[in-house]
Amino acid sequence: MDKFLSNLQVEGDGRLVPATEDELMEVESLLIDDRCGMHIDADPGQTVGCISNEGSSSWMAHLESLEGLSQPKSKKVDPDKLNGRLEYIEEMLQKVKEEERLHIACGSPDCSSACVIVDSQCSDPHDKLLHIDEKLQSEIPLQEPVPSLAPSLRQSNLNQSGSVGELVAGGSPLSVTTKPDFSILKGEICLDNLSIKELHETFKATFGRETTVKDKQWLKRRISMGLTNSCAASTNFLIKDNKFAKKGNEEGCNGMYGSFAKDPSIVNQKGLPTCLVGQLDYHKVVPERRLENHNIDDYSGSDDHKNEQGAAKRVRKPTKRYIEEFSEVESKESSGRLLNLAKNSGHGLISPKSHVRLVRNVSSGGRTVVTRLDSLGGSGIQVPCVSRVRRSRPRKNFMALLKFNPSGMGMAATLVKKALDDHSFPPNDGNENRVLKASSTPEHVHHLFVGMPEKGKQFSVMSAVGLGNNMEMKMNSSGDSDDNVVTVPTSKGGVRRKHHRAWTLSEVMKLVEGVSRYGAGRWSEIKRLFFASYSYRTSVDLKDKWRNLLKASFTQTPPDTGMNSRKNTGAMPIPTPILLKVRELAEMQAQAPPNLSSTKVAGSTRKIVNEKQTGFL
DNA sequence: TTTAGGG
DNA sequence: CCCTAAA
Repeated sequence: MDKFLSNLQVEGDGRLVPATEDELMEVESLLIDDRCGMHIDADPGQTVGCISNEGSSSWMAHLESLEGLSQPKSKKVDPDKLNGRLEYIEEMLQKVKEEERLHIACGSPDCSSACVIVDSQCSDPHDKLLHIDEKLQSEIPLQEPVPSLAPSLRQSNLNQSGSVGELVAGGSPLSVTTKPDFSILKGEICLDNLSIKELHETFKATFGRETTVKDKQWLKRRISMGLTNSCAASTNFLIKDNKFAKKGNEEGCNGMYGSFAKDPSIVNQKGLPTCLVGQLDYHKVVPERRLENHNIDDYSGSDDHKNEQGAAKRVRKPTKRYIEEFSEVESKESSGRLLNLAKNSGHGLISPKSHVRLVRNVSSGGRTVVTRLDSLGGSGIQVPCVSRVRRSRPRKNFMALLKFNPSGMGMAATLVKKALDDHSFPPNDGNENRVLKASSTPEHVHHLFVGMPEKGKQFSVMSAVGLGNNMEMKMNSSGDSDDNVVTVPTSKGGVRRKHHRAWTLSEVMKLVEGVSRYGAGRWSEIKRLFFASYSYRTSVDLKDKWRNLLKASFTQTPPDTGMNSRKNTGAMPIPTPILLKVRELAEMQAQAPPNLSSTKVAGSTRKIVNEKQTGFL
């Protein structure tokens, strides 16, 4: 699914074109920033994206603005254009579906389940979309909840009216916490079909208090939000806009968000569609007190009826609320409960301590949730985003890689290697990483060690490194042959590689391992066996790198030359353990500079090594 | 072609 | 990384 976005980009004319990842980022921010638009869930496993609105005006307005037709007072939109969009959306869905199929076909763990929910409010002939979604869902296999850190886009949909559908990300079910009384919410409940009275009951069941609000829309929305907020994140309820359906465990969604907001009918005092408010200078609109009050009221959940009544009629600042909910759930989700809602400052009606920080990072369970202060239309709204660990394509098969190594030692090294990959190393382009929840993996490492006594010493270093880390292992795709080595013609007629590919720790460790096994000098062998998939690493490169490693290991490590602890060059700092290992190997193979220790042993060691290592150096 | 070593 | 001598 994530591939979908990462590979496609929407051209102005609606075509889908390949996009680079950087472009993807931009697109994502754009989408996120767009108040009328969608939030894109960049977190693979568990988060939730949400978009929604109950009507069409915002979306339409969005379209209009996109097409340069923005007319604040008008809610009309050219049906043709809308249809065009719809077609496009359908096309996207098809693509997504295909992607999904592909993922499934190749057994990629990447296809985490995702559900897409379409705004059901408008019973339109375009049920196709919905069907696609359902099909899509049903095609998603029940997979192990292997959370990937890959950016993952849950898709979004539009119904005919143009309202943006909701996004729901699937993930592993969470423990159920307290939730409201759902006794009256058996099975599937479509809020749309409920009368005001029923809605009131539902409201009561949801919030534990009564309301006198007569506005159906408002009630539905409130209930949606309430349910979403309090329990959906930990239950198996699927929320289709105003419709709650119980879902199977496997498909349990971590969290869902009811429509948060832009009621089409709601217009602010200036008569502008809500959406457009955001597109204009927001500051000019916000100061109006009632607007702000409303937001607070709406969020507090304990406002009085008068306010409630009025609230439905006033403008809402959607994103903020949504963001807060998002953050809240996000927090609960990962570490129980922490942090209060960071309310937007600017209206003194919230408790002072609640808006101390506008930007915060919540790190929990190895996952980092970052919220950034985003200038959505200048409103200073907090937008959740997820730190990206991986920006490239997903990896392929993990086991394949492991099998690749001739010995257990190799495996261990490989594992550790991957663990280290995450740290302070540039993402290797050709070496896509897929993160694997590794809490369980260390055992494997140990395991591997059992069978290889002699080499144990060498690799204990590496294992230590690996175990020390939070063990987020990554795997190398078995074939990264896809890297087109970009070369640039040099003035002298030759060609030279354009980009120096930074050595990944992963690669370094491969190299080290290779040298340890075959001895320094047999670069082509090492190349063939350890870097088969790295088309851009030549044997000469390996040699050069090794040379550098040697230098590094012997200069910096033992005596700690003047500027010891890493001159924080953006360059990758080679972890000491690896350096130690390099040095060890070097000494063993008599590559050590004569001046430094080991000179005495050099001769004999070398001989031994040579004999042991197929006898040639 | 592959290694080794200098640039 | 590149270039090249030497094997």
